[in-house]
Amino acid sequence: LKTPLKQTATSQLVLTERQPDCQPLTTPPKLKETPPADPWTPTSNLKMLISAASPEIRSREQRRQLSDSSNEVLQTKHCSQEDLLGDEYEKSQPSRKEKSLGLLCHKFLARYPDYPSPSQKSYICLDEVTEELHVERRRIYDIVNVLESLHMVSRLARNRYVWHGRHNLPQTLQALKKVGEENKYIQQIQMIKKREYEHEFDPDSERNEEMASSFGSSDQSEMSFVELPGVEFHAASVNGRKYKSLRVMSQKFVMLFLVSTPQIVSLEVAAKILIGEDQLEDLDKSKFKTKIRRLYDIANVLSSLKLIKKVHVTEERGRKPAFKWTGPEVLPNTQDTKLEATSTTSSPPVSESIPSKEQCSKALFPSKGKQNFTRHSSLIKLVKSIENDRRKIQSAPTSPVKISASTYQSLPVFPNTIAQFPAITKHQLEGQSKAAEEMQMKCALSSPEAVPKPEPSQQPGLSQPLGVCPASHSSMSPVILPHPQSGVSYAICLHPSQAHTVTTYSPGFMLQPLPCANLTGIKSNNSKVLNKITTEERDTQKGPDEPTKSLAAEERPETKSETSSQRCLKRSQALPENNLIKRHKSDEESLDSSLTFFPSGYLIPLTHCTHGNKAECSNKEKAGVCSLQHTTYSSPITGVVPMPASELKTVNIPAFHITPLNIMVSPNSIAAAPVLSNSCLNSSSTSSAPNPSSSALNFMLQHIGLLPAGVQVAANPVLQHVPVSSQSENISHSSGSTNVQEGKVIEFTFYSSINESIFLFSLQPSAPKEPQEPQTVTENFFRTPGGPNTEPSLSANSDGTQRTSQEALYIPQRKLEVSED
DNA sequence: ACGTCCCGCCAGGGG
DNA sequence: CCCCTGGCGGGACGT
Repeated sequence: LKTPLKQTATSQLVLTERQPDCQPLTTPPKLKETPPADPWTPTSNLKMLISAASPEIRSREQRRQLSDSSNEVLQTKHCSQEDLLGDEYEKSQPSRKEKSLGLLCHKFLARYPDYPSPSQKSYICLDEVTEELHVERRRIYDIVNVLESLHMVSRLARNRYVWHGRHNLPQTLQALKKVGEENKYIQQIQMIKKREYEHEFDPDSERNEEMASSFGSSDQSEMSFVELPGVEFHAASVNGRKYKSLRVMSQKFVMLFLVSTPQIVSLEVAAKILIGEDQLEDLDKSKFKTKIRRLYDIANVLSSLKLIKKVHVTEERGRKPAFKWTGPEVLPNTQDTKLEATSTTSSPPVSESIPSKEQCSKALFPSKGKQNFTRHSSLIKLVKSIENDRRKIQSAPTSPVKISASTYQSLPVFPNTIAQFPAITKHQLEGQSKAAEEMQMKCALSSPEAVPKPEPSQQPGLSQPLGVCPASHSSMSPVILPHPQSGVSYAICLHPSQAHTVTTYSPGFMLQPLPCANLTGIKSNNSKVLNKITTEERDTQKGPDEPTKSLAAEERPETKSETSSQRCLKRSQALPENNLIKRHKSDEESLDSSLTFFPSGYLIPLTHCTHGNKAECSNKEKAGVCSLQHTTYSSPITGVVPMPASELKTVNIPAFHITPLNIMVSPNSIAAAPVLSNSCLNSSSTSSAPNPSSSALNFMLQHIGLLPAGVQVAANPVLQHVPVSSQSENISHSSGSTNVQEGKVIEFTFYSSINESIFLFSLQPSAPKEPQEPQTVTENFFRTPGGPNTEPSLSANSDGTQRTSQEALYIPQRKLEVSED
């Protein structure tokens, strides 16, 4: 033992003198005394050591120490307490948690401003930090390393770092996302998932890993640290060697989030990917374990940064730890921000290797800038208002903003907002609307009363393919609400305004709802079959947590004026069938018709087909298509690719043609059909069962009144044999589940005997409530049709051709829940 | 029993 | 050569 000596020395002295029988070292059990955030005393180490002793000794020690040490009131207090209740004492001792890296990180971060004034750089002296925080140096390295990976700090020299705060975060994330895309993490994730399933099926086949591993190895980006222009890695020396593991790992970890559509990454998957990348998958158990351990470290600090949070993914196999991205939305921005990736290996700079979506976008929209906004009037307003703010901010006398490298044009003040706005254009145009969606949500937040009401005006957007319903499709997010009593989980799609976090989910089974149908209370009552879903969990709110703070304030009310979803609505409203809703209503016992509701979402399992991924876009000539096809909404985890917004406006499906109804179904889902049946057969339980999608869809349509009761549609040709006659065959029941609180939310559910899932639909009152963190989220899991032939080869495709191939064909198979901790 | 992850040994390498 | 860095994994703690 060397390093620790200097600190330990004194304590050891004290310790020994009082406690000869002290044992060597194991993880020192808790120590005494509540650790006030800051008031660490020089004796803290001593305390630690003491704590190693038995409780009695410890307490005795405590008392003694108390008497002679003029330490602090806290201790005194402590002791007195302890005199009374020995147990209580135990509790007050810092538990393991209180020494967690996460907490430490918090302390660390508390020392520096999130957005330090660019003028005055704050430096970090490890020695100081170490001392003040009373931690081993080693721990600080962990923190600093991941901060470094995010360019929140950069190393100057030994023992010395500069604090950048979150200024660079947007750029960093952007860069990471880009690299992540280039690394084809999506595919890798899918691959891993798939392998998992295959294992389930025949556990014997251990060796067919090579496939994946080979593909993994083909990945040329090994150990590269993504840098930003302004924040080069100093100490080239350090940079040059292997001492980057944690940093790189951290970056990659983040990349996984940014690239995934449900921005959830399980540790397991992350670890596998991180391992698989360098080593060709030597399924080394210990290595895996170690990786996981590291990931926990990283995750802890990322959590402290509020970039991610822990959740649990529950699937049939059990509960797996995972993390969910809670950081800022990342925009595939094109800003001329060039990133460079320095690599330790022989890999070339990643940045220029692949002309990605960026180029595609550029090609598509050569005139980057506001013009892009012209497509969406609401966006224009938004932009203007933002720009306004921006100007104000910049011209503010107090903020002579001047960023060193000048590489970053983004405003230091409200990076989030600003960062988002360029995104909107592209995102939207690319069929991604997350940003916009988020905006919407924020708006809703800032002014809850102002409810986006459907208003029948004419739709300019109709003529414009991309502008029509940008956000709507993604606005439906499935959430699973575990039902305490029944043990069943319910899937629910929430309106974005209801659940911010879920909005990023792009359900594999998606159906374009009528976003803002103005319904009057709808309720069904066969509640016997279905348990009523209580959404009590909603109240486990995160409260004033994240989004509210700076965001709401900056948002402009105008934005909400015309949401794309409303437009969609208009279309749908124009349809005669629409009043079927009312008919339906009469069928069911009406309830509380005074309230105005709009469907918050539907959840319908539709099969989807993954089409070309970003990676496939690598070819320049495909640029245009590429951006349209961008699969931002694809779920790497599930392998599902919801349709891009560009496809939303029309429904042109052979077997399922309901265009006028504004039901949006990805054309791709049809392509999936053939294979679908295949996988159906392969799959265990659902083998001969008809595809739930169509029946579910039918049900839904009818239920909602989009489809005449008698009519049935088949979601896909292959499944047409599905008993159309009575939906009850597959969809056993629907029921109205009452809504709990304040009767403001009406939910109804239906049960699909096919996949044994219960879907819950809810109609939310117009006035959006405070967005709630969903407890759980469902997501379909898809399995590829087994067989080596159908095995999607993720590696190939060098030609950059669009591959709307089998790899996309999955079958909804299982449920996955993500739950908060 | 398992998920988390603290703790600190010790190898590398910079100064 | 000292000591900063940081990979790494045992095993403690929490549930």
